[in-house]
Amino acid sequence: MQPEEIAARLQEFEDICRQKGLPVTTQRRVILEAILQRDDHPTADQIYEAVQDRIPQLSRTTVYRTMETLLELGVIRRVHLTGATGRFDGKIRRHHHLVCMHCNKIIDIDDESLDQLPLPKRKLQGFEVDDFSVQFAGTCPDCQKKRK
Amino acid sequence: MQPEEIAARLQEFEDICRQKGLPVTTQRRVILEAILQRDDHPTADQIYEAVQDRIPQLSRTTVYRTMETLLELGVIRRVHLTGATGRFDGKIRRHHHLVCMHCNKIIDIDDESLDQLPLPKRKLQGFEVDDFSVQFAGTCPDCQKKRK
DNA sequence: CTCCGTGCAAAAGGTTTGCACTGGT
DNA sequence: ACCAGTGCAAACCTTTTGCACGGAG
Repeated sequence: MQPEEIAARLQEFEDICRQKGLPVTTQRRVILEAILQRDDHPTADQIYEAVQDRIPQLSRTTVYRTMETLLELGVIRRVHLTGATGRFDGKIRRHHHLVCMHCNKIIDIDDESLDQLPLPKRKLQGFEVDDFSVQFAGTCPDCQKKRK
Repeated sequence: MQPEEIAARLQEFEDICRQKGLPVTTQRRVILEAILQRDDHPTADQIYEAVQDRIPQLSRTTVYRTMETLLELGVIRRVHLTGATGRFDGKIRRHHHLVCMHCNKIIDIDDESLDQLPLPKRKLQGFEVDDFSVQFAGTCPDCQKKRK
């Protein structure tokens, strides 16, 4: 990400915090900056390490907690919208998923028109692509009710 | 999944095992059957629990190991092709991912034509859909080399 | 009969929680 | 000054590993 874009995103973050009355702490700013500076989808632990040279006494706990905060603010995203644990699927033919961003429920979608999406190129950035799947992010009926 | 389809899949599994010289054990069959019977993308632990009433002495260890075996055989899939830990992303605008099935590396794809895919309906199975992302599964350049 | 798969127990990670203290508002 | 945020340590949960035994080929 470009330096200007990072600066803009940090600014946006501070604005949101002020607006919501959340303290803008050094830790939060440094952690967010560390995420914005990389594009390799780091884990909380990788962020912790990346931040060590700037604030050596910053704790893992804070990284984990800050991640949650940043997610709630919508400033970052979880890449794979599941919780922490690995999930398996007995369906091996192409299909797609509807994921609830609030409770992480996953529902299958079978939709032929989605399946037709052409594999763009045989090779994409050097990858050999075998298959694809579309993930829709949203709010499930149960969580819609709870929100009210 | 329909009972006939489950039976067919179990049969297919046994064929693959025989072909590869892998023992067809009761545990493997029961675990696979448990996965096929549900469509809620269970974790290894949920499978462990589901299987308790059929083989109470079956251990968690076996479930974890069997999952890996079934994945290698291509009989089941990992839903979100990452490893176990949660990953984060500083990019919040729509973009897509290329995931290596072997090392779980994740690379971003920015492709406007993919972004244009229309959100099928405002509501999909009662979900309020906010966004989507396409995941391509394949083999990254590094892992292609290693294979040879 | 041989070897791989399994079970148990223990280790290794990764993530969360409780409590006292610090720092932003 | 007040209260949310932080750090530390310990708890917790999930996953992996080492070793001896048992069952499938």
